[in-house]
Amino acid sequence: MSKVRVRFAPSPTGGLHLGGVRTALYNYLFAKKHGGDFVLRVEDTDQTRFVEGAEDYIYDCLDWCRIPPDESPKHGGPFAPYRQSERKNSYRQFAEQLVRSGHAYYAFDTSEEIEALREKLKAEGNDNLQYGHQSRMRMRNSLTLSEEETQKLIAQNVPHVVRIRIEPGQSIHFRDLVKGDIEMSSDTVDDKVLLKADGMPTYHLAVVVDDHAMQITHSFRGEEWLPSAPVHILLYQYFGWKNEMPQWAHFPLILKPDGNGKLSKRDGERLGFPVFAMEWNDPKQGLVKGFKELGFLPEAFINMLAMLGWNDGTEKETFSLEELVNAFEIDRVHAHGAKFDFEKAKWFNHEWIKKLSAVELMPSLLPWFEKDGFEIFDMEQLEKVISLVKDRCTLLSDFIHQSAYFFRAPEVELALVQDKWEGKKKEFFEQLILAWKGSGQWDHDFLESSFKELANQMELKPGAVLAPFRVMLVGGKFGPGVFDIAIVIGKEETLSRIIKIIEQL
RNA sequence: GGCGCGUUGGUCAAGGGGUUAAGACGCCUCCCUUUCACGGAGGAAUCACGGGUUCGAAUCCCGUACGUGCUACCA
Repeated sequence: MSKVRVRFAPSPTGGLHLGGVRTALYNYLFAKKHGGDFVLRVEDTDQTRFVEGAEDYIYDCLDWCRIPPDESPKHGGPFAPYRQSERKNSYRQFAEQLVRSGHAYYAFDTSEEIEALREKLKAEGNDNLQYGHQSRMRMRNSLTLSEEETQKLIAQNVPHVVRIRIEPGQSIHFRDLVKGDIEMSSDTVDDKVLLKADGMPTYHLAVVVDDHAMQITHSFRGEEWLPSAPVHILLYQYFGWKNEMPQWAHFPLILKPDGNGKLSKRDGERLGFPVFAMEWNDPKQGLVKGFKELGFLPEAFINMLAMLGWNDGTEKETFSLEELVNAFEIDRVHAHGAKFDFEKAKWFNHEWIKKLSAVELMPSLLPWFEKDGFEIFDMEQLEKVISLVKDRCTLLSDFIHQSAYFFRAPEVELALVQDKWEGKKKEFFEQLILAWKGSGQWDHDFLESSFKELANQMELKPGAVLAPFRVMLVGGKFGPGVFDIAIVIGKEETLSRIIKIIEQL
């Protein structure tokens, strides 16, 4: 195993949510840091929950986040196919290999029979209600049935599964790159189903067989998998692949902001923030907006996600993808979960908007302007607008409100101008129009000095006329310096906006 | 219930025997700005609890509590 190969295996059953993207990101960072491959395998065994279009959606999300896989069903690679359903054939053979070596067995129990077993065990006062070493000899399987009977049932196509046979009394020890040394007893590990009645493998069989086949060197996933790690480790042993077992890492969970539990897809709607990277058409919830649609930059989204469970030990908080690849160390990934904080997420976006130049922001911004029907004919002007306004935008959507008045005259609420209005002020603006109209200059110094001089001449405080001037141009009390705005929208437009208002007063 | 993992301000966190226990988000105050932001200065707020070990514990050990995950022919 000369090269690092990590694989990310989302189940295409529901949108790619925060936890999923973060797992992908950490896998990607680790792979790239070590010059390895980032493999995407699609786990589509659960037919009933498979959602149409989900697989493409995952590619789109990863693309938007700039973490595209090197190998995948879409991009191919040396160990294709990467879609679990297309690998179906090999799983049965591996399961049967285990049966022959005595590490697995056929089980013919129906779900009702298993349910009855649990009831019985419970009634007997057992703590352990699992189908395992304590109970398997009471069930209908190839351990209790004779060889003949077993073969007969199989020949008759009686539905059956293959279960792993785990012997009690063993200590399973392994080193987790995030959690450290972990030791578990095989006593509490149940005889998990490896091959389902429909012939498809469960996750347990599939990860082990596929990871081995694909020469995966590092197996990273969410913490929810930690309790089943012993099954996977035992499987590597039973297959005789112990020396090729990947290194494990289990990432902490992303928790709900208001406590109680891991962040779920429903929390987004309930708490008013996105949980998906991109818009997702959920069969149950309908169309759910993602971070992208809410106005997040991919740079900020990735940055925020990376910091939710890892930091480099310095005070640095804003990282580009490239910087993340360089700085990422898996042993600095936290062992405990983090509550998601939408305010902090927005802060990251704000930081990235400030950090990126107007030109860099342009591609992400253009669709927003187009959507709102801005007529942008002058890219140079647009660039000026963006630089003037970007520091006051937290989300991309804020740019609409913050820059609309550059492209079309605002709707001015007269009351805002009329506040402390007097005839002298009207006179001021009339004179201002004349002065500016007759001048050939239109730069910041000229505008500011002529404006202030005139105010002083008329014994008005500049501030007293600056405020209404702003409202005339902007439509509200916000935005960059008024003279900067006037320069960008131009002389003609500036004068016309003033005239339009003072005529109404 | 059983088993696993975890626990530093409201949140994200640095820190791994001696620190005035960093920093960030959010909140508050002030400065800058005749707007709103940006920026700058400052403030309130923390080592879950109980026992050990030690001259000394946020740091090591043990318990407890709490949180969280798993306990499916889901992943």
